[in-house]
Amino acid sequence: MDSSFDPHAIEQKLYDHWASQNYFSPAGDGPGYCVLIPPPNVTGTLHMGHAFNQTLMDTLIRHARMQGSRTLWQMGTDHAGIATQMLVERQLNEQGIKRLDLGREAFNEKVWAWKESSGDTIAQQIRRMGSSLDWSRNRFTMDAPYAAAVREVFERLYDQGLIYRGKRLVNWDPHLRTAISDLEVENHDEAGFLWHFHYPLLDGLKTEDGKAVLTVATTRPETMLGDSAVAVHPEDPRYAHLIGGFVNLPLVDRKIPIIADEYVDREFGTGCVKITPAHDFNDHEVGTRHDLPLINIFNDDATLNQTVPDPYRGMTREAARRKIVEDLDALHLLGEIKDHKLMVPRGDRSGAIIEPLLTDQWFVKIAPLAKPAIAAVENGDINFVPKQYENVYFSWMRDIQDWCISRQQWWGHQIPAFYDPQGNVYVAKDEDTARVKYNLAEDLPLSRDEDVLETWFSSALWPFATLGWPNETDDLADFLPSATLVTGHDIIFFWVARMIMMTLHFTGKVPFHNVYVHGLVRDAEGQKMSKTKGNGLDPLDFIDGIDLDNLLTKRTSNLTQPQLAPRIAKATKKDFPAGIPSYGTDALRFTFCALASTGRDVKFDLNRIEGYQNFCNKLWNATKFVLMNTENFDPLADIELSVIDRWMISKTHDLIGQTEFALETFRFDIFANNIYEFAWHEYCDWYLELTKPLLWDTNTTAAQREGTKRTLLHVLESLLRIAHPVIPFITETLWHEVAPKLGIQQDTIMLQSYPRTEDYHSDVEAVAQVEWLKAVISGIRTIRGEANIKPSQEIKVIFQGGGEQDRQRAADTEVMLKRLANVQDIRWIDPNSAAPPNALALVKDLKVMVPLAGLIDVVAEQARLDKEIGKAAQDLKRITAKLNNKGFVDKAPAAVVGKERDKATALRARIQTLTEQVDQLTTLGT
RNA sequence: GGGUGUUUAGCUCAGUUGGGAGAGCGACGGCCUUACAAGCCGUAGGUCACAGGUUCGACCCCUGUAACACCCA
Repeated sequence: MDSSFDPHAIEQKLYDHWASQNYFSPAGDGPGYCVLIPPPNVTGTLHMGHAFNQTLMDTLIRHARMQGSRTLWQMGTDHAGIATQMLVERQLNEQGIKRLDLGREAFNEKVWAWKESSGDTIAQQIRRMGSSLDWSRNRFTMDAPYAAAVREVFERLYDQGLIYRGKRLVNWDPHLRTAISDLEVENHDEAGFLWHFHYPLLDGLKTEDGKAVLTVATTRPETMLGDSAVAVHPEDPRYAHLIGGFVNLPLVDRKIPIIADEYVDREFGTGCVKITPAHDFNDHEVGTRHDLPLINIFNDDATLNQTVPDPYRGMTREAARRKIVEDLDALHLLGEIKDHKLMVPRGDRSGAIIEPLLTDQWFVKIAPLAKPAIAAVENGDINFVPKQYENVYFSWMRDIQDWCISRQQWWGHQIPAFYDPQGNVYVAKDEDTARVKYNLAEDLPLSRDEDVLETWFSSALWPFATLGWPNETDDLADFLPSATLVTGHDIIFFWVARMIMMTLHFTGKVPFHNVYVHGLVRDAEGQKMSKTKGNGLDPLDFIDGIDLDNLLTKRTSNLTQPQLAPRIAKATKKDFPAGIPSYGTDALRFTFCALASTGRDVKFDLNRIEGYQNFCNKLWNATKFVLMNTENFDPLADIELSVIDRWMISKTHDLIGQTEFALETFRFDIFANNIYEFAWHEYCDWYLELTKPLLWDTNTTAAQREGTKRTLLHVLESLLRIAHPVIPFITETLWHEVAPKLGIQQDTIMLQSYPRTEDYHSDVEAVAQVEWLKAVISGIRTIRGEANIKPSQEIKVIFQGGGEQDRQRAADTEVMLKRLANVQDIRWIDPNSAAPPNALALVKDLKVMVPLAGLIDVVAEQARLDKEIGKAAQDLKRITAKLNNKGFVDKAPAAVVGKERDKATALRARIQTLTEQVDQLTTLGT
């Protein structure tokens, strides 16, 4: 074996081997266990969130596989309609090719070509994470069978009356020129203005204070061209007399009514609101209530259309806003202008300001689908972890709006709807089927709907469309429902909720039983990682390492806001002055697990990953030690297990119980920490050290030595299997060194059984004995450390007091005690005889004494003891106060009171012994 | 405006029905002890955000306040 652990030497080779042997595909006849991958976008590249998510899923699936389940974790990617179309369109633009010139068919061919050449970047990166995905069943949401399932779903929903087409006010992205859903709109506060406009009153009306104009306040002046009313609150005394009257809309010269509606906030602005029903969702509702005309003033790119007066036609929203304000000013109809913070809706892809626009779109009637989806969570068929996400889910689902699913795009699933020249619509999987289904004449010209379905519509079908639906396949029977969905909270609405609705509706089954929601990965300062901020990190850079220059290049190129480059460079130099060292995949995975406590975001900390890289190295070196010391091990030899072997096996028993519980409850942090604690602080720090005297001391029997060798190998081999789900590469590598020694000859650890508690004997007595030994050794070590006695300096130890059990334990473990504390000689003295001047450690009522013998400074030792006495006295004081409290003694459970009494007794004894010791040292000093 | 979460050692975080405050890293002191200096041994360090309340007893339960983060409108 190499002298230290080098991840690069092993990782990729092992992965390729696993994949080539089809180890990732479902096998065996165990119960089905499935984890659904959130299919990454074909345009995507691996980021820290993916790496986190992948690590947790792979840990679950490897664990289940080793437990004997027939596991499926199916690879797949999402066609990501808008994102992909934008990307390819931009690339074509760079070559001087315009999408519209190409035409739909040719453009889509270009997208497919792009997908074939570079659409699997993220898939290649995912392999580096060690994810045991079944690549042989790779699915793409635009593949023919998947597309057929999408069309099938669309047709069935339409036939069931759950999909309809209609002219509605939708969120319109004027940059992309498509509708988008509510969820794709991001609302943020932005600085703006509140303009006051004076609309002249008609028919001689006057305001309360005698003015001939009514003043409205608006944040969007340009929409005034589409106003169809002015609204006031019905109970606002200032305007009561004007209700039912009219104003003249300036610039347009349109007579519009003054209406009363509860929607108006009397406190806001002037308490008078202009109503633009075709360009504002709230105004639209008001318009509906009052039967106001809808005046659409925008083209699909948000320039002004032919409806508006000539001077404004063709202007952008921004230009029109400036001109309208100027023109009103010129007419003396402009009031004050105030600074104002307002919510501005922007498209999450384009960043363009969203315009509510009246268009023909397809919708899913969502209430009937939401009802069973809510029930499935209410009745526990689906559990969210952490639980509070159920409330997030409920609150959204109970207030859900119909879902706009059509997109004015080319890349995606074209809607299977056909129109005849009269505009009648026929929905079917394809044109031929439509003709048959609707009994249409063969020569009736039909044209297909131009729009595509939004991407989430197709990904909502992922749980069953990937398993062969609508056919009733074995896979559907085996793998639906899946066990656990692992996901970030950002796609609960987009994806999780919609999968639940669709899967229930079409299969009658839930898509998954558990939804484990993990946090976001943030940078060391707790900032969200983003391309714009330039604080994003590539997981591969942790695996392979990257120097500062390359990291700077990576972070500052292709910025959406190039002016930020210097600031990003500065921050990068500060955070990673020497770039990022290479840590390897296992260390990265272990870090993600260790940081994954429930419902918390993960602040990614270089110190943590470094620590876990060291952990991997520790495992490596421990294995080296075991191999060196078991060279002649014969698996068939007679063996006798000594107390440390029985203790170690008992601890393994405990570890398995802990890890099983941790994974059952999705406590990946506990899972990782238990493994770390066991491997480093029990197996390495104590067990390996304790075996040295047994293996190297000539006084032990051959059977004892063989017993310890067997235990060294057996526990290490078990540990490797226990840890394999989280650190697959190093465990596989070491396992091939260790397992053959035990007579196990298999090709891979990943298909071995996961250790079970019942195969490891729990031995309370051995545990107690080793804990005693550890306490004695630690006591001596503390004295050595405090007194600065060099480790190489051998010392003598005297035991006094204690009971028969202490004598027995000391005798049984003497050789180990001597070696680990570097003790030359152990002597017992009678409880009544005087001990030579010494430094004292107490293990219960056993006195462990190190003779001063010129090694230890009396004053320093007294100071140390005084501190010990102080600590004990403080504890005793607190406990005594408790016991003197009548309320406590009367009301607390007897067991608790008894425990406190015992503690007080022990503390008093301890203080007395230590005090005597101090007195003795004082005598010595004088 | 409504909701959720967070606040524990210098830093990053655990703390499982209320009964002795923990880990890793960092700090300090000592060690090249034949697996590992990416290591070993030892030590120090906390008014559990703040204010009330319930209780014999509160990091934990209740109320309120503050700061930070996120979601929704």
